[in-house]
Amino acid sequence: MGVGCPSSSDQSAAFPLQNAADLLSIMTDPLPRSFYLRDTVDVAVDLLGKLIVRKLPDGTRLSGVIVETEAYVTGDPASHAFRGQTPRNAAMFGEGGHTYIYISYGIHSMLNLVTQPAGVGEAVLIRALEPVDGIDRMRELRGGIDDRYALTSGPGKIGEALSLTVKNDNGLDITSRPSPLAVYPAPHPDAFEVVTTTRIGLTVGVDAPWRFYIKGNRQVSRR
DNA sequence: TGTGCGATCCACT
DNA sequence: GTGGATCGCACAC
Repeated sequence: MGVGCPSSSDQSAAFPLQNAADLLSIMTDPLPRSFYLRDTVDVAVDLLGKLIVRKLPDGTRLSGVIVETEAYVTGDPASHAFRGQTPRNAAMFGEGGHTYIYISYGIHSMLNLVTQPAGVGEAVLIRALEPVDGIDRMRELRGGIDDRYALTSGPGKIGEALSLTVKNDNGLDITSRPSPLAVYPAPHPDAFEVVTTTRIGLTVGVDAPWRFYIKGNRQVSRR
């Protein structure tokens, strides 16, 4: 499969944010802390369509639109916070507006955005992005794969494509502009439809409808 | 100190 | 559709 230009009839690549001019027009300020100090399910839904901007140490800017999320709340047996605070999940109990990154299956770095005030222990897992800036660099980081739609169509892939590690990126404040990772408002917040469904990749808590994605987006991960 | 497993991905059948 | 990779953490002993 090639790297061809999406045609206007290709609905799978229909997210409207497609060029640097669009990007620059919304580079105002990151979403404020108050955005994250709310109900976690509301934050998970409202994060859809928002832009994650990643600055690499060499100055390269990577970005992508959030197209799939999952909410992890207090009392959820699938949540890392379910058994209380430990050194591993401490960042999840931090104040909303920070990252919580952990290693899954020994190899994948998973990106979560912490919600609620400090001490609560809730977060939103970012499961899929639609790449916007730095696509060539993301390809390199993902081992040179050609398929654009496989770059960031899963939580482990996002960690690799954005070069996120527990050591360097856990507990980052994502509400400040100088941060290596920040989330910006969407330019066209009403240009998509949100689908609500059950979460995937779990062994417990499988029936809770806490997974959200943008309808029709090809980046959304599969069971 | 030891052991089992997981909010996954990919190659292979 | 299935199984291997791979390792930090939680929990048992």
